[in-house]
Amino acid sequence: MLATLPTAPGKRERTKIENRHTILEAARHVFAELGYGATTVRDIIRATPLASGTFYNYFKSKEEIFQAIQDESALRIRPRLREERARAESIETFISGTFRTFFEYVESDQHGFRAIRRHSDAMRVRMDTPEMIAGFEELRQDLEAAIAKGMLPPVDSDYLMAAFVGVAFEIAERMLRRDDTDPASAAQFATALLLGGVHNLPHRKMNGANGVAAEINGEASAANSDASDISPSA
Amino acid sequence: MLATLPTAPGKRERTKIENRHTILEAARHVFAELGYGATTVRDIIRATPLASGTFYNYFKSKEEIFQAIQDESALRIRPRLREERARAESIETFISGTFRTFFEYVESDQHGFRAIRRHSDAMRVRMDTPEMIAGFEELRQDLEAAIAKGMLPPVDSDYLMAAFVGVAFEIAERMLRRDDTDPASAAQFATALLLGGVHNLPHRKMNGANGVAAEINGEASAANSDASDISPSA
DNA sequence: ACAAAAGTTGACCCTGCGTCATCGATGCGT
DNA sequence: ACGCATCGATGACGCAGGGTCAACTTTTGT
Repeated sequence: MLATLPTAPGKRERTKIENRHTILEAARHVFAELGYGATTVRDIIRATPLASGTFYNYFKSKEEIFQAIQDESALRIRPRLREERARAESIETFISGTFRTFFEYVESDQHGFRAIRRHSDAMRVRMDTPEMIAGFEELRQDLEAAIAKGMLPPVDSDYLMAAFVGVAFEIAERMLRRDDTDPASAAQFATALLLGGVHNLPHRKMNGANGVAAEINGEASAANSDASDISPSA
Repeated sequence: MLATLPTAPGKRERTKIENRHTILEAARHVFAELGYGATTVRDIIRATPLASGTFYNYFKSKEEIFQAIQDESALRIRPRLREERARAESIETFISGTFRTFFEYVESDQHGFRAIRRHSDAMRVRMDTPEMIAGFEELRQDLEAAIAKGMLPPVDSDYLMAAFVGVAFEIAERMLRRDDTDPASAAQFATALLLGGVHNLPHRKMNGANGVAAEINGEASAANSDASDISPSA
């Protein structure tokens, strides 16, 4: 049929996209409502005009659809973080850009972020999806690049990445609990902390500067035992 | 009967303690084996010579027994952390004592700690049990006390506590993944980071020094915008 | 020795999970 | 325009786990 536009993908494909979207949207609502732990696949299906079997044509399990949602978030924020860090010309802008971007995103995505931590007020679920893990790894690589550029002393980038992640997620949580969520001051706090700390870190034993393809399990580096005695600006 | 020793609590009470212990032990094993997400209450019961109904005489749900296990851990480590910090005469010993104690505990309790993060290699469950939350709060109070003593500048103790927690848990995770788990170097790293960072933090607007009974939702404090420009020992 | 109290047992019902035979709709060739 | 082949939606079904409870066993107190 010549009448169909070049971008007419056929009914089959269109409903497939639509169904997937419907299910994801329903899942987002249900997770936000009940929290991860309490929602059942059936709850999601019920929030949908579709049959139970259809759900399983799109996702294998509750875990998988949750992962898909998380992945979407990760994919939305990762390029922004990368760009921010690529632009950075000092370690300060590197750090502050990372945190500012992250906390602003968290604020804008409160719903998704809160859904994660609503079990019974005490349980927190964090899924390190492939996309999130890739984001962590990107951070590690960017840290290595900063080291190579001399912006950052040669420290344990794996632990430093872990510290970034831990501080970011934990402070984000507190930030959302406060009456007036303020990403700017959260970012300022986290930035000051890491920026100050980063110059105080023990240096690792020297080896190749290029860490891009390095294994994750690096050297723990116990060098410079005097490093922890430095009390800058005390 | 006079024959029973003064410490003989009666059969009933003894089997109750024993059953509770049996169930907890079974749960520990099963959680370690399957991870939190995959284990069912039935799995735990099966790992026990008891009947299903009995389980529910002791715990309401999988969540509750998990919480009980976590609480035990928290109760074991909290006094050590408190004591370590009470002894501290400088902010450095405050921080290093906290991290050393924590990472050493994590190493000794690897089983329990790993159980938490074994879903499908991607999911992590953290339950902030009452005892853990109390532990966090103790840290916050100890930070406030350090501020009051002048050991620490007047910073946002809520965010700082969050940073401690995030760094501790996240680095602990990485630490356990490494071939040679080394709590000392993990502690050294975390200590150096926070010690350096703490002096760089924005100061909060002045108010009462005694924060022990203060509400958690404090002021975010955006003071000292120049603070983040300090690059100590750069 | 006996009865009341406490606690254990496992069968039972219910709900959710994931599958699969069936069926309706779409795409395609003629 | 028609019919056939393919694709995917459907929901009933078997199965497993959750939590309960009436019946039963063991302990305790008298």
